[in-house]
Amino acid sequence: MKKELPKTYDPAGFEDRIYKYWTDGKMFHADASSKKTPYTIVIPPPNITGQLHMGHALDETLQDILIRWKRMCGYCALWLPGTDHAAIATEAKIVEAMRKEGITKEQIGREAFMVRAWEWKKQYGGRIVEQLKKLGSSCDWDRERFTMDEGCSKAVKEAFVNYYEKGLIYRGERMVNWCPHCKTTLSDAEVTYENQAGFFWHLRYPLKDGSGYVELATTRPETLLGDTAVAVNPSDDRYKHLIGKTLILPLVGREIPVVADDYVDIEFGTGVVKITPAHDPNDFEVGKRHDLPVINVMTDDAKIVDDYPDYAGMDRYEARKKIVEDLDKGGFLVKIEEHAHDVGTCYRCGTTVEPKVSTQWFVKMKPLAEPAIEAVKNGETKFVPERFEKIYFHWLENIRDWCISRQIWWGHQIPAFYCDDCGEMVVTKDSEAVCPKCGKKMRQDEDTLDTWFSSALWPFSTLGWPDTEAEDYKYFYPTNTLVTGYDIIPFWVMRMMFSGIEYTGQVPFDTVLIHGLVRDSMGRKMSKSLGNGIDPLEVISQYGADALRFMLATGNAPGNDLRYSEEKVKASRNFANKLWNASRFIMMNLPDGFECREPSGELALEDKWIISKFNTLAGEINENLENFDLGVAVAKLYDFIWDVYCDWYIEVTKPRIAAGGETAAAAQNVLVWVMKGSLKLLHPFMPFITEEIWQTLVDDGSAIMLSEFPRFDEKHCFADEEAEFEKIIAAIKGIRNTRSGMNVPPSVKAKLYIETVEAETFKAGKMFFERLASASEVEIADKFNIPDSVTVVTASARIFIPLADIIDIEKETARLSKEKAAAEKDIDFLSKKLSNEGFLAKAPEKLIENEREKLAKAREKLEKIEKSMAALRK
RNA sequence: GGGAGCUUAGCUCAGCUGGGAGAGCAUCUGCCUUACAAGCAGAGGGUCAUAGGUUCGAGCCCUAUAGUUCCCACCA
Repeated sequence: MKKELPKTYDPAGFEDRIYKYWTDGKMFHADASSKKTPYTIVIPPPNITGQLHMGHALDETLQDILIRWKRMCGYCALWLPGTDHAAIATEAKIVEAMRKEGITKEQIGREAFMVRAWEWKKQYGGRIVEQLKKLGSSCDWDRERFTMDEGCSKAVKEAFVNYYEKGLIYRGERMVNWCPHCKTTLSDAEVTYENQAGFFWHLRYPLKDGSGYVELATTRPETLLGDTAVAVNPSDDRYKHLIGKTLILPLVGREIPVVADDYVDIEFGTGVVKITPAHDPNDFEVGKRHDLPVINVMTDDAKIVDDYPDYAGMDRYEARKKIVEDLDKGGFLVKIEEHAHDVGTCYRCGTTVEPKVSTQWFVKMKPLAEPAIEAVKNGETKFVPERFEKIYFHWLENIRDWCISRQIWWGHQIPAFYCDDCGEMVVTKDSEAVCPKCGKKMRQDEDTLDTWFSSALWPFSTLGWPDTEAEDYKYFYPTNTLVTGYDIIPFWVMRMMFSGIEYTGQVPFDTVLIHGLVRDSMGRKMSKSLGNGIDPLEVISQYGADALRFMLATGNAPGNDLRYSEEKVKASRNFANKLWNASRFIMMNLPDGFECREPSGELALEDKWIISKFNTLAGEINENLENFDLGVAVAKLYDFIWDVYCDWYIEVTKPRIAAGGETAAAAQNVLVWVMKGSLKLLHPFMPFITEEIWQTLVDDGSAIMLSEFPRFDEKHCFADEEAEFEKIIAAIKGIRNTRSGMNVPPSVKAKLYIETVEAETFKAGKMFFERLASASEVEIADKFNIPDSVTVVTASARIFIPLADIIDIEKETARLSKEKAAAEKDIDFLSKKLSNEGFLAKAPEKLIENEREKLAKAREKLEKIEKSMAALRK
């Protein structure tokens, strides 16, 4: 029975089946006891709450391409999957779900909340994992991890305690970013600044001695309640006399001093700044310098505190309105100007961040940043493309201490314990602690850690660290390639770098491959609020995962954003379809019991041509992948499979297959051999279709995903034959071109007289002219004289086509003139180049030789054209 | 205020260490040539943003300019 593929390419019909075939066969599993060289990628763990979006699809596709390629190259390839607990994002979702039930987390308490959260994780956490599988991701699912699983939690404690003991983690009262909606602190990286239209309220604060007013401007009048000074620049002559005087704070009546501080910009605004140490990072610093009181006027959800009865309980914006009104009534408002300025917002919920003074845990960054900078400077880790190193350096060079405590419950609880009696604090890996001073049971810090604290350890915590003797850790660490978007560099890449260096003494990966964002067809960022997001799963169900993957890998250079468009997916699907049908064609002609052998012995010219082309391709694909030029590799595969293999080689084998016998068998062997190689080269990009075809075509129980990736092989180089066959292609193209120009349909056959000195070459290609150039008969000689014919001129031949009935002398003359002009232009260009002394002196020898050959060919061609024109005139 | 990217065919984008400008889609012209109309064979279409510079030679390297996008930054 002949093996057959279904007539139409229907990815939905086999992708799931193929994926099951791989996982049933444990083919993604990496064996740590292997003698092979390891190649490791850890997945950027998607949020447990998340749904697969195009950004993931791109990220996973790139990783899967690399992992599959390396696996086929003989490495022990581990792609370690997992998910992130996404502290704030997840907690927000759970709280929201509870709100719909009418309960708050405070009502049920911490323990009950955590039970709910884990249940929630169990219910939704698997969703994104299943979605990753739809893409074809060849992750080692036996090693799937979660940032809050036992091993990762152990690593977190170990890291925290270690940092603490080294003095790299400390607890202190600082100005932090506070999200009033999420009710937690945020790190600097988690604050996004956006330009908002706002106002400049010009106010005047009266002097206590009644001698007048000081005018100042503010964008946040509501913080006036917490003002504890007004500052001017010490060298500002306008205000020198005010320094040291006392003002009466409007509405509040508090007496506040005028202080001098260089922070004040003389040029900006009125040159006078109100100082609110509790609600502005700069004011906090000024406050410290002048020993000013810090008066907090807002609650955790940004409402005015009870100390100000007129505004107590009001939201900050409500209070702003009321305060401005009251200021106006009291005659303190001078004017209102429009003023756009940057406002910090929470990157999770978009709420305007409130600067707030609070006691938190911090990681001291300077000592950690230095070796991390050094490791990239000296090339231990490199970024692809290189320019992203600048972002990395910029962050690390300007970094401030990292606030790691969060006022939420879902996460790693900080391993610090307090004694309520004596105030003693202990930091320990133990889950309980007893006060070393008074022997009482201690209370654990309520806060949890920034979600990125655990992700920072991901490349080694997932491999067994802190157990440095763990088999996986010893074998797979450090990992090789980290693939992520440029937006994640400050959050994650940077933190993995300094954590890795600090704890393992090694950089966690040697290469960071950066990709861009997937945008919509109009170039906008895909977002929920715009509703322009495309669901990858829908695309997969309509066009197949292979088409989506191929589209994401095509026409994109590392680090660049990429626009999604359905047309591109369709083009990719069409390519898959092309491959499908080409495979069908090969198989339908295969004799029973066919076995593909390595091509050797007597090979036809065209066989050597395709083998040689394929060989070159294999070399280039490896090179491109080595350099992370996935987009270039994928384009070459597309061109080779479609334009070279399908459009030429398959067509050229048809007459041989029709002829049957030995020539057919030889052709079929090469057809299959090159197809098998092409499928392998394509497999990392389009895993499903290549495996499906392989299973049908090869059918020996092997999996293409475990086959050996083709590489360049000297014995498959046939440069001369390649060049010779290209001459036949050029002739066929010339004939087609000419016929098409005269609107001769393929059904009109004509005899061909090929005038050439390379008779052997053209004889070898004789039957192709019949098949591919509508020839009824072909004659080859070194000289012909065929009147009333059209002539096609190539560098190696002059072909007469007697098309007496349809020849239009005028048209043909025009066509030849055009060709003549083109040839003359070539000659002109080349001879100028070759008479340029500078060129001859400095250009590489090989290039000059090349140009000389080109010139000679162009001259031959011109001569032939002129002959043809002369013949036509008769 | 710093920094980075981008500007190439009508559209979306490639173009590796500098050697006569490419693809897909769209357009136009022929074709059901028994793997594929999700296809085949052709065609048209570009002063590679602008101005200088380096070089025998520049889409690619350097400088400036313009437009555009993004990142960072405490100007109240």
